[in-house]
Amino acid sequence: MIRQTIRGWMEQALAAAQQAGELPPFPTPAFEVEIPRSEQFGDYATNLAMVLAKHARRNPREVASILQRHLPEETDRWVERVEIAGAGFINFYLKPGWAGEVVRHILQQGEHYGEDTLGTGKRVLIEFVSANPTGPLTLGHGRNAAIGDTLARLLNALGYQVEREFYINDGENSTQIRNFALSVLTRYRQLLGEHVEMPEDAYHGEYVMEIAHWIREQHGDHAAQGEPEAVLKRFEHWAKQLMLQEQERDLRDFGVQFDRWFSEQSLYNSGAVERALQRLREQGFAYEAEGALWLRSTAFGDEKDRVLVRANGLPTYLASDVAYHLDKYERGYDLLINLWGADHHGYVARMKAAIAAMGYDPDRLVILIYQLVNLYRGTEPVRMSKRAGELITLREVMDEIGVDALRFFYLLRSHDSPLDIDLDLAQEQSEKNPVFYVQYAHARICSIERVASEQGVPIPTLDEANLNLLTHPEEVALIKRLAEFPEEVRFAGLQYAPHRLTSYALEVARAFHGFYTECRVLSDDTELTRARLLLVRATRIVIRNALALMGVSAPERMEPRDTSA
RNA sequence: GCCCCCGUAGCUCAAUGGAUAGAGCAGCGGCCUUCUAAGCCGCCGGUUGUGGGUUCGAGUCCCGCCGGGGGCGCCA
Repeated sequence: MIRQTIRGWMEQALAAAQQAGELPPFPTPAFEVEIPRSEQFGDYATNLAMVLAKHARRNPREVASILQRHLPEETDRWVERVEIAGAGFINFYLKPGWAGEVVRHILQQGEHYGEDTLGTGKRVLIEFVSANPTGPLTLGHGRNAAIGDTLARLLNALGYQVEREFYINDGENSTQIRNFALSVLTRYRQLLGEHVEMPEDAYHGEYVMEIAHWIREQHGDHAAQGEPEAVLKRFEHWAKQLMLQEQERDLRDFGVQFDRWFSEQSLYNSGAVERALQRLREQGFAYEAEGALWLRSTAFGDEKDRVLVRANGLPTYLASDVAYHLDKYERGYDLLINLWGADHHGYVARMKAAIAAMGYDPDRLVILIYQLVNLYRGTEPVRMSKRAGELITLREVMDEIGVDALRFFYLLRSHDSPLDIDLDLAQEQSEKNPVFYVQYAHARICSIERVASEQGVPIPTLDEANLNLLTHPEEVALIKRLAEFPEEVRFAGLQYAPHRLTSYALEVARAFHGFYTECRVLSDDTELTRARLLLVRATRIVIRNALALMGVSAPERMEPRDTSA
């Protein structure tokens, strides 16, 4: 909020300097307003003069002094002094009252503090998870869900109209689906005592057997009788439905709700796939060779052309995915976001090529690739047995460490960095566990407010407190952090970097714990107590809002561990 | 071989082309008659893999090399 104000002043100063003919006219370049690393450089600083120096072909410090002369008069209300330092930084030293203004602003904004309107009127579609209905959601899908959902919450906070969509890979003719159905059918027959071998590339997971059991309970012992292809279709339908329901339940329990579940098969049923292929043919980017239909993706930088329809007449996954994306583009979003696992990154070039081939702008689609997740207990890796087809499921980990801890851990690292989750650490109740560290800060604040209430000390209104009393270094440090929140939300959203939220929340918690140790809130000094109660309330709002963006709860109470035992 | 991601403190990772590269963990040393010690403070720790280049300024951008991971299917 202060950043924005200073940004505004700088833009005014530049315009004024240009008006006066002291700087050549050109549009305002991208520049930064930041909290300097060291306090000796003031409370805020901007690099505008250095950025301008390039365009104006002038010495940065000279440009800085021109800008300084043209700062608007309003500056005096907030700023103690302005200095030009280093290579051309303009440093602002704020008057003591600014800190109180920040607290006031946060309290007035409440749960809206951190929001922005920059995305107002723009529609975003974020497609994520999009798992095959051939098994339970895995640990990796959980990372996808956590990143995607948090990104959706972030963009929503920035004013975008966001839709969450899950693409169900339920194509009836897909090789995976058929393998899966055949695996279930085989297990079912084995249950009935038949000596049948599992097929090549079968799904070996324990859950396949469970589905077979379920089918036997629901549909009896004669479900596999009849014309073979019809039987397979029947099993496919049951198994798919079951898996889909389980995935939906897992996601709901994980705190993720989709606006739309989009079926791949529906694209075949409606003729959308055929239309998309037709469009590619018309544009001249689909051709027949070796009995198959190919996408000329090399025309758009892909390494090789890709098969759309196999020689056996069955379309590939790419064919329906092209139709799906055509549908998305026709729905007219301003921005499309896809979240894919690292194992799909090779697919990006052909997807974008297909979009370009159909005449749409591939840059409107942002594909985020996230890296693998590894699980540990302490330093011991938790191995998954690939041979047995058992992957670690989202459900298992969610049940073991809880939704809050898991979501927070998923967001701890940048999406393009591999992630290690330590199950022991995630459950540890200490400052080493980042999620507890943050939640504990919130609970501590609530505890202070409870004690205040018990002592008959009310939370004052803004008019009843003198916020200018908040001058202790720990108070100022905390308030600076709180003031950064809107900027953090904007950055995390626009850079598709939800992990920034965890870093930020940890910084606020650290600043609060530091304040807590040095500054007593409830004291004999009534005036100071009132001001600090408001500061603490503002901190609570920021922590709560930050956690809410991550889908993590902000508990009001975390009981102290019983140390007598 | 080609493509993508990564390489920063002993370990796990931050860092929007800006000032003296920051946290946590591990290690060492301190702090509870007071609102939750589930906390705080201090010390130790770096040639940002490497060689060039662009720039007033590079962990960040470009090129080469080395190392790790992933991908390279008429699977999804």
